Amino acid sequence: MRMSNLFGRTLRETPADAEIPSHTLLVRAGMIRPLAAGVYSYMPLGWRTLRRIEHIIREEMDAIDGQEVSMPVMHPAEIWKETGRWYELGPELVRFQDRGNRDMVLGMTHEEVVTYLTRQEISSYRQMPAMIYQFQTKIRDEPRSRGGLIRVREFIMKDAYSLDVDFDGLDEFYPRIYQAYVNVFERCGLDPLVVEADPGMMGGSDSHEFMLVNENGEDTVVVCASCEYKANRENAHVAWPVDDEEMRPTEEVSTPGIDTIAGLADFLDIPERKTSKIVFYTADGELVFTVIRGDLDINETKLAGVLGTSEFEPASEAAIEEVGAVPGYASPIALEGEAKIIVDESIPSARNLVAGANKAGYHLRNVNYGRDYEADEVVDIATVRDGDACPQCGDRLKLERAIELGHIFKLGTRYSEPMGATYLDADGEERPVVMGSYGIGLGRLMAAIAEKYHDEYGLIWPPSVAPAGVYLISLASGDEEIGNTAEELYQSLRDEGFSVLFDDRDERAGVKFNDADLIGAPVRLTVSSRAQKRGGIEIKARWSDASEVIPIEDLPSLIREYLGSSSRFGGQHAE
RNA sequence: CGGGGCGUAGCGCAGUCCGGUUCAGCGCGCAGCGUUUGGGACGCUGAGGUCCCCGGUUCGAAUCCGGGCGCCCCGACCA
Repeated sequence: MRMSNLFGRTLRETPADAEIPSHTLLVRAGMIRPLAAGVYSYMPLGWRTLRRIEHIIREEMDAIDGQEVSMPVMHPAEIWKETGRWYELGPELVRFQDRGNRDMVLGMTHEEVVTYLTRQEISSYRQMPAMIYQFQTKIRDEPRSRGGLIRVREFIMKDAYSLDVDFDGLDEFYPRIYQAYVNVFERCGLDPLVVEADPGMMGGSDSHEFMLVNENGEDTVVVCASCEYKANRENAHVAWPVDDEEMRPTEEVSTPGIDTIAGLADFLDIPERKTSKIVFYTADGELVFTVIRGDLDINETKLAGVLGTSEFEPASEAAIEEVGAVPGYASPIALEGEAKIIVDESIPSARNLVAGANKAGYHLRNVNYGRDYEADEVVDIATVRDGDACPQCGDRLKLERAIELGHIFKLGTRYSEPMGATYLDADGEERPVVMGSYGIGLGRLMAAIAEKYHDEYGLIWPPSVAPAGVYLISLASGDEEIGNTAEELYQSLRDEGFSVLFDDRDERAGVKFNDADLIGAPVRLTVSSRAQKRGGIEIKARWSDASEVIPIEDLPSLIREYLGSSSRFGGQHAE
């Protein structure tokens, strides 16, 4: 590809709306262009890298007997109604009606389509196990896109689906896809942590996320400072300290006008963790009381798991008062109406907390769970904080931002049962297909690589995914012989099988060197009279400051050596 | 959905507070000519604008007021 002819250009200045390195550099290098919030075009160079990432993934999927397919982006709503997600999902699922007023959706994932196909194609245990996968555009109207390609509303995902006769089959396949994911990321130069994750809207049992620790990540992982414990913040646990105080008698205390935890702790001169608070929700028309230590926050993702629905909202004051509770002074003790009481695990092990008295202007001292009130459920619904105690070893937990590169799920029969995707086993018995679902976001993966491999001048692509292996600069400046040498070299390098970006533009040297650095191809070659006088062509690796001049016939082998330096693009904290 | 910021030429910005002869400006980029040629050259000439949109106030609006839209950031949320 010739730079003189490249569609799109490099930018000298950083775009005003980009802040993180992957975003600014991918835009400046002319690899991507924004179209709308969280919607991007891939320019020729960006698309090349994306295609190379795709190729790596394809190889790894094929290596575990994946069969590539392509499923539609536009789906009839019926199949989404069959699984119930048409009703469960909010506006992130894009819906519309076609000209015949039929409900349609734009696929945010393809479980429904896969299950539909399975229902049609799979009828016997002899047809399984099987795994299909595709590279397909997903549409998700996210509440907030962010960080360039890190979180977008339209993106290409590799999604794979496994079909097994039973859970044993799924358990057997799962480690294989897990290893394939490790291979993919390693080949891209990344070393994500693998954490247990919340299956969320996907349903199912086991689920793992591949998380690349990075300050610009869209997600948060919890990592123990000393042991192996690590988890997504959405389902990380904490070991709460066990309080050994004696239970003291409950006493009412006047707290006029004090209706916040901070105010209460201040007024009574106690730490916030010696208080408890109530957060009210309405879920499916039912009032839910959640009780948690005053210094902690409810994690609504965990709560959604407990409630079995993500459709809940803070309760209205009227609903709260209906059960005899007083907002600001609410207490789980002595409620009059119907309300489900869910207590966080931080509560039972704490002693003598201050809680509301269900009476305006009053609180109760020395409230103890078990003695003074009981819950319908005691569960973990707290948001983990930096410094909380590790549930495995008790040491400190650290919160780290991370980029979710991939997510794998054991779906089980979450989709096959409601959609009736069944087969006959060897005994003639009808059984639901056992499924798994496995995703990698390609653009996000590209952004993650850019986040990890760049410097102040530009991108530094690992050879495995670089938009070109070689950036060939011609510094002819009117010297016809130099120009011809460069042209010939361009041709011969391509004949050798290298992908070459040939900077044949009529630009000054500085412009070309800077663009070479920006775009970040692994090898830079310079044809110039200066190099020629020293006997050849200058060669330099993008990641090094050193360059050397070597005879033209020695180039191929040295380029191959540079392009083979994949060990340079591994990780320091490998799994 | 809460909080904050921004919207003026392809890109980056000034002008907005205090309305009017610095009000259509600057830098980069772009086109032509000449000089230059190993780390983002220089000179001359030139093209390029619904000042985000709609409405209002005013003799007069990029500038003030009202409404809307779009984009970015933090949080909530999120396979």
